[in-house]
Amino acid sequence: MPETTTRPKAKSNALRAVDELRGMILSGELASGTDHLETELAERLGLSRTPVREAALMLEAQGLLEVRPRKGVRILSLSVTDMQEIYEVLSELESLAARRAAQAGFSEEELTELRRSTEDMDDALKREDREAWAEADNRFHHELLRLAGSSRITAIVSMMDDQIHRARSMTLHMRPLPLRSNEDHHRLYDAIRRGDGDAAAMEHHRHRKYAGELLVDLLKRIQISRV
Amino acid sequence: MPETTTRPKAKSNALRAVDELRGMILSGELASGTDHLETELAERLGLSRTPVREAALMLEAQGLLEVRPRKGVRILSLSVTDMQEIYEVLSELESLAARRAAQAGFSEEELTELRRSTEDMDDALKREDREAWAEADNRFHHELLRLAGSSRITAIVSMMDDQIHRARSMTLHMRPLPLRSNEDHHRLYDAIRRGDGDAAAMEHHRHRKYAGELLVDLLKRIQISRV
DNA sequence: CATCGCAATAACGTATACATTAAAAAATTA
DNA sequence: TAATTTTTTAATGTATACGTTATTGCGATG
Repeated sequence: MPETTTRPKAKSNALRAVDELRGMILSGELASGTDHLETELAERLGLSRTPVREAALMLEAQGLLEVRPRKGVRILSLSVTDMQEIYEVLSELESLAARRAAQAGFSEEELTELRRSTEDMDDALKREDREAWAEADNRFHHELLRLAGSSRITAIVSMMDDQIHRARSMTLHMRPLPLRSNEDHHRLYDAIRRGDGDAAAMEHHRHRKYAGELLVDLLKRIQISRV
Repeated sequence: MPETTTRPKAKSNALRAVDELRGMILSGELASGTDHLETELAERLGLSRTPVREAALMLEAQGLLEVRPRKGVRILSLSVTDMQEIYEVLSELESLAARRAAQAGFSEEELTELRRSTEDMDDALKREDREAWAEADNRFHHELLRLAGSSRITAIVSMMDDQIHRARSMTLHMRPLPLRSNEDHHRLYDAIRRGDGDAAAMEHHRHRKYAGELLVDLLKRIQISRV
């Protein structure tokens, strides 16, 4: 059952507007910090204000934009401090997810997708194909969440992933090749396979902490205070 | 500057509807599991469907209800598993908050409110006044979040607090007197005062873990599978 | 008697109209 | 000229109207 990233009922225009606007924000087509009147967005999407307004409310709840009474919706930009906050939360919740996945005691077979994505990351690394690496990395983290089986963790992490999406893709080509990251994933996979929750949580926590510090340093260095 | 629990701009009817509906859900006036047509709620609040619809969307994002296309909004009920998930996340994020508060190195004076609320809890405990105890306990946890200074943590924790509000108030009089809880708060306060982040995080984690297990046990025992 | 199909109902999703009101522009005055 | 008041503008928040469509009940048919 294929599914975008949201809900099965891809029906109403309001939900379509959510997807479209979300895509425009993540791609940078709607730049962070910019303001957009409801009327403008409605025209752009070929809809009336009503569904656009509803979409804006949902995206506001997801932290991608802010509805400001006479100024239109403002696409939110994140300061370095915001990034740090987000990475802190991500570290905690994803390592909780790792612990849960480990404690669930999955068989090797059930961990196939997790293993495959680590292998794909290795391959991509050899070819120095950063896009492919990022894609496999995403798959790994998504699969980890799925295995953890906590809808709360999944929801919160997805939200925050969206928020830092732009910062990550902006810096993808500036970062050193993620050698260490791949090692991390291997160790994490091992911990989960042998059912060691503490180790899994610790590995992942370190992993995210390091990645977060790297990203924050990079953002500071390249003088992009807000993305 | 008094403020309810949400935003300063207590202006629009849609936001007022959010507050009203939220109150009705938390108080049980809108029972969990029940369905309510948009028209019904609009009439009840003396508004048109538009602001009520918007309010419903916001509350859906907060996880208090679910908008179901022809069945009206359904007030969500939480299973025991849901509770466990929520307490897990709460444990992680609040102990992160405790760590941050400790590491921020606040002076005794800045910790006044935190200390006062622990004292109030002690007083209430002596009088066996559970309502007063719960109120002071709330103050303590709110203050902890404020001191942590992370808008993300605050937002997520508040959301989840709302979700389990009913379960907590239902069981308030069934739980043993929270002797241990008060000790926990004292130890947590001490850890924060001396700036020991690790200890603060650990204390709080244990505190929430224990409270969560107690609540879940109680809910199981009294056969209330969904609240 | 059961099942299927169809019509009636009503709830929703969306468009649109309108009153309100903040913000911007213009005009007046010191 | 600068400051202040008035006027104008326009974006919002809300109500309402309407078309669409899921659902329900009834009747027809086997």
